[in-house]
Amino acid sequence: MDKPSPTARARAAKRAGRGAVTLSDVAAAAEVAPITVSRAINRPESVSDALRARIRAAIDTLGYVPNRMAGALASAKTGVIPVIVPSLSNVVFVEVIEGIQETIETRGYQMLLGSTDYDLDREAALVATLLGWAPPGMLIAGLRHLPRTATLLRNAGVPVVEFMEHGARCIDMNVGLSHYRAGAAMAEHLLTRGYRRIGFVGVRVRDDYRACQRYEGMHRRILEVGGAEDVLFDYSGGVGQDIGWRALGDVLAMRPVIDALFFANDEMAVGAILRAQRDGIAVPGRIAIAGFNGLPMSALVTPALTTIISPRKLIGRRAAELLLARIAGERPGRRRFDVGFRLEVREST
Amino acid sequence: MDKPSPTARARAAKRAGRGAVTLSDVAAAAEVAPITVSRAINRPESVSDALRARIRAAIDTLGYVPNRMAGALASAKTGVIPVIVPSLSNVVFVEVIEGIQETIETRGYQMLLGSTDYDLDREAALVATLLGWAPPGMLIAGLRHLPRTATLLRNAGVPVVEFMEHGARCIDMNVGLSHYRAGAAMAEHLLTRGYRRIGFVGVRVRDDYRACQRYEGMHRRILEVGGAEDVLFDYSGGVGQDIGWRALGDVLAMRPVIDALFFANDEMAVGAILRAQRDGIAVPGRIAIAGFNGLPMSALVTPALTTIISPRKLIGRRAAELLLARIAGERPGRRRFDVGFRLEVREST
DNA sequence: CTGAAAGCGCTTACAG
DNA sequence: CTGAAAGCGCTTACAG
Repeated sequence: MDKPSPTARARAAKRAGRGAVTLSDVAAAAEVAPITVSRAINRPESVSDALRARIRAAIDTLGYVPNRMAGALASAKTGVIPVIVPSLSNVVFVEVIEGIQETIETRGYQMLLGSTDYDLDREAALVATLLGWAPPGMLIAGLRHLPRTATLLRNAGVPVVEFMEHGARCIDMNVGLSHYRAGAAMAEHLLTRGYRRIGFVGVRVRDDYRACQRYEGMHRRILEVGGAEDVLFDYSGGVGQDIGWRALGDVLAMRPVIDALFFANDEMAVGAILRAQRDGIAVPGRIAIAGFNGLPMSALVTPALTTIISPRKLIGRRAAELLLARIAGERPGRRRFDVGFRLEVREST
Repeated sequence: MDKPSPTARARAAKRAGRGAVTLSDVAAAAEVAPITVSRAINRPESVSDALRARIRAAIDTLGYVPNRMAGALASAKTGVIPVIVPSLSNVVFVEVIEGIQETIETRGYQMLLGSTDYDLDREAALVATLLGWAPPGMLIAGLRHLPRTATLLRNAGVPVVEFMEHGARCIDMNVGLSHYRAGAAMAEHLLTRGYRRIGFVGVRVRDDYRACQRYEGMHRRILEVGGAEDVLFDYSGGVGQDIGWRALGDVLAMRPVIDALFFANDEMAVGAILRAQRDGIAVPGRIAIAGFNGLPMSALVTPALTTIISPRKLIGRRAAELLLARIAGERPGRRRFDVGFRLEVREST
């Protein structure tokens, strides 16, 4: 079956230059017209049993692999959906991506993944490039893009889902949660618990729009309530746990008055807890620690981490479903979905 | 610049059906032949300044995005390199992918990502599909594939790099480390430290070939040295820290004689350490714990985790470089690279 | 430096 | 159920 004849192998060996086995080769071998081979592959029921068998045999013997590029060009159907995220190092995006992958794959689509590294210029370039594959739709993280990116996307004339955060204005469709409200909810919780000097710790918060919104939500809530204040600690380098580890040390040494820290994500928060364990600092006695995302790890550290759980897989799945529906020509009633979040109060606050 | 005329917009709006702005549209607008537009885009220096400017203007006005499919079909050059990994949930693969991404991107290639979920049948299907994009080369994790997968890959006639583990036999090229030797190194260390009943904890070890090799390396070394024994704990569900957390409890309850645990990865090992903290179990006093991979987190837990550091980014970069060199027609002297590993002895053993 | 012709490997309509 | 013709949007030679 998988053993092409020497000749076929020689042919196949030249693939990607010219000389790969083509539809016509199969047609010649099976003594039918090329279009019949095409049908036998794409709509087998439209071909007689006899021919279908002969064609299948020829395909196997020659080791024929259809050229999707040619197919896509001729039919104007790509089967590849671009997904653009700011980063792959962040588990959160990976989980969303998995949700997307699961969903589109069962419908026969392939994912073309691009990462912008939180750089809006790179994002614009990526969008332009990926649009060049004439995709049936596009999935892109976030609601904030350069004007030229938005223009490209709008003019592409294909459905677009912006996922991750929920907001009032989107290019086409939107699935996510309100990071502003999530920040406010955490502020509410910390204030209720009696904390009054609250630090927000992030990395490159200026670039990380969603973290920025969480900070603003928190900030606003603290102002509203009064009698408390916040500080923003914006680190410029490093990742995850290391930042949290460093941040706890910095804060205790330089801003000892601070009594609670809300980290931009669970990884940092866990880093801070690990540091506290190592140095024998009481959490939440001396200082409270909270995170964001609800990673499994957050429940396992001691003290268990108070955090906000975001439904990441759900975001991915729903974004993909919405897009596929529109690709299929449906007109979903709603184009914006708030998937919500859940404040999970544990031991660290 | 980014503001196409109403007409152009209407045209563009139909993209992905028929009716997108094409090379010919641009050519007509600029009053040149299509081929000149093609040159102005691909080899700008081969076109006079005057024409180049006119063409640029037309491109901007119309909002032209070249159809890469057509380009690829005509030139037999794809610019998309498929990368196949068993999982995206595992940070380790993500880091390798980042190394690949960084490398191929600067050379103008795009990554087409596929995940097999450790299923060899899915892998075969994925390889077939991705080969349909007539890629210039292929990157695939692991050395173990179904015969039909290997045949497809061999017959594709394009360079292939199998990355992750290093082994004697590969389809074409190989970059990775010897997991067998890594397992042996950890066994050596544990034995030297005086541990005699050693457990190896993994998830679906049968499917995770590399974890399996680490176990075998450990097992062999233990047999060679004598006077010690090992047990394999193979969990079937769950992920990362949760498994580690559960495993520690299970082992202490059911196999109290065990004095050291070597986990298939750092996440599980950290989960076990977190459990030990929570339950007040002395590590390494009561039981030693070791991991694999060298994730940042492993250095931050208390006690700090003994682990084996694998150079993941390096694997990605080198695999990509090797592939690109071959795509460029070079004949690298070596086709197999052992990137090695480093045993990092810390507090937990 | 610029262009007319042919073709990449498929599929869409249109016939029979 | 099967096929001959035309075309998808580009690029590769080959001319001038």
